[in-house]
Amino acid sequence: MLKEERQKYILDQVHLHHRVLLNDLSEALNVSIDTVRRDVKELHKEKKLKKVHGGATSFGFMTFSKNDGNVYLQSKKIIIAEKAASLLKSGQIILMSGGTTNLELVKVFPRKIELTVFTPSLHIALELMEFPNVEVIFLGGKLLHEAKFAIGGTVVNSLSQIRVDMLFLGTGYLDPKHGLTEFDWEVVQVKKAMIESAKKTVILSVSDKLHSVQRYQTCDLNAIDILITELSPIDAFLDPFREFPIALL
Amino acid sequence: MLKEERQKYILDQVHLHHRVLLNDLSEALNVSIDTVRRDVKELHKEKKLKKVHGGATSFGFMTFSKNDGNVYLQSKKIIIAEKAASLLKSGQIILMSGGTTNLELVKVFPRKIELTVFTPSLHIALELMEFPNVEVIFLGGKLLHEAKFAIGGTVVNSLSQIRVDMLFLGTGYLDPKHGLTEFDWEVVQVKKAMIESAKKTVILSVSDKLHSVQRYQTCDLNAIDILITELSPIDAFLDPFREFPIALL
DNA sequence: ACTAAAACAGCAAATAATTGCAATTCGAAA
DNA sequence: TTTCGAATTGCAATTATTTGCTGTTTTAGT
Repeated sequence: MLKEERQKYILDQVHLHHRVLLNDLSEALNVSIDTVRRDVKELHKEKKLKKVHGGATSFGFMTFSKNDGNVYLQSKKIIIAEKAASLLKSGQIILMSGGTTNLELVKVFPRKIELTVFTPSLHIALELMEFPNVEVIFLGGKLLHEAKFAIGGTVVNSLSQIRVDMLFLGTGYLDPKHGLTEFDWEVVQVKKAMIESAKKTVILSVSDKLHSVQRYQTCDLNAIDILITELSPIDAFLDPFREFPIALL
Repeated sequence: MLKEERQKYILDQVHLHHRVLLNDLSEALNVSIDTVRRDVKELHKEKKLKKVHGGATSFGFMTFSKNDGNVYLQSKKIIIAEKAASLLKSGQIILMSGGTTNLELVKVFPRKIELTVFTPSLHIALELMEFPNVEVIFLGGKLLHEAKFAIGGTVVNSLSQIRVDMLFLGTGYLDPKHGLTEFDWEVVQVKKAMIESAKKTVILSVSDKLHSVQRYQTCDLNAIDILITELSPIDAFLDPFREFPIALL
């Protein structure tokens, strides 16, 4: 493996997780810990990351910005958000799950057109409070501490009573064979109900999450109407998805 | 775990709750108290937080002295919060309205005892996400943009289906003659339902809001069980409230 | 002033970083 | 293709950090 590749991998890991351990890198890259150490030292000198005792962190790790400082991933999400925002039309009733990509979408919401948004996500709801033109209805229930997301019968029940124009699903992993998958079973239940309530289902996903599978299935690809990634719709990476009735955006 | 991660966690906690105890940090981070102490010492040197006996606080945190009559509003709210927190017992089911005083209460929530909290306030819910020992159920509904508070039939309806041990009402104006009053009619409806659902109603109010009246009445003073202010319970300012069956704290 | 809790200082074990050196790889010139 | 030299890599010995523990001193709240 080339040194360049190694260093790119290290940088990617740092950007993705904000911190890495030298031990993990050494194991993942199949090189001695000394080599990794030297790489990190070098990248530190080039100000590409911050070397710390036992590992490395991204710059901005110790700052308290809501966005995760991962420029690569972040910009992908913004591209996706812009595309998704173009689907919004005045008067629509929207349903939004949680996830950072959806949060990015909210940030680029139009300030002119009137919308109604249902959501079980604390973060989404809070962000939407900034928009006087958006009526926000929170789907209440027991909250998951990590995801800040309401789950359980109350949410599913509320969902069964509404019918929305469009659903933006922001998290989850997508695979041609296994469809949309999650690791939390409770969240899957809520998302299933969401899909039931929506006329159109839109998936927002960075390409990293394509061709990945998690434990529980939310739905198969036939249930999805529009798939938005940061890639151009003609990208070959998306080919396996073309055999389904999905609009690529 | 990296030292940097630990320190970031400490800083996050300090910024979120204004203050932290070394013991809590030590337990949460699974390191000895000495390590936490050293971390805090270091962060203190870097002026990232303020080290105090037994813990740390953020810099913006107003300290107050007992003999100094000029007490800041924030400090008043913290005094109230401490008193209110002393009422909490393990296993209780709590109902909390919104308001900055209630938010202050959440920040000093005990980290040991198990609680269940119902709330229609985004801020309260979000803050409670930090407490693994607290189960949080959000009372969903249409959200008020300013107050970040859920109102409407859904909330009232949900409230009619629950019975809680204690209600902490954090906002509103209190007057011996006119009782508890608000300026938002929708909020009044929710608070009325809250009082109905609670075995005990506790009002958290800075003294500034006593002897003040707003447009709509939530309840009269007979509905209130405990009134907590930053004042000593024997303060003459509270005398007019003594003719009601209210415990002053 | 007294007491319990917290802070501190010093020590030792564990872990990480650095340095020097030898073995290997890689690339350009003969 | 071969060969030389520079760069890269792994290893071992040394040095530096980090961390938990000890006993002692200091502090805060009665």
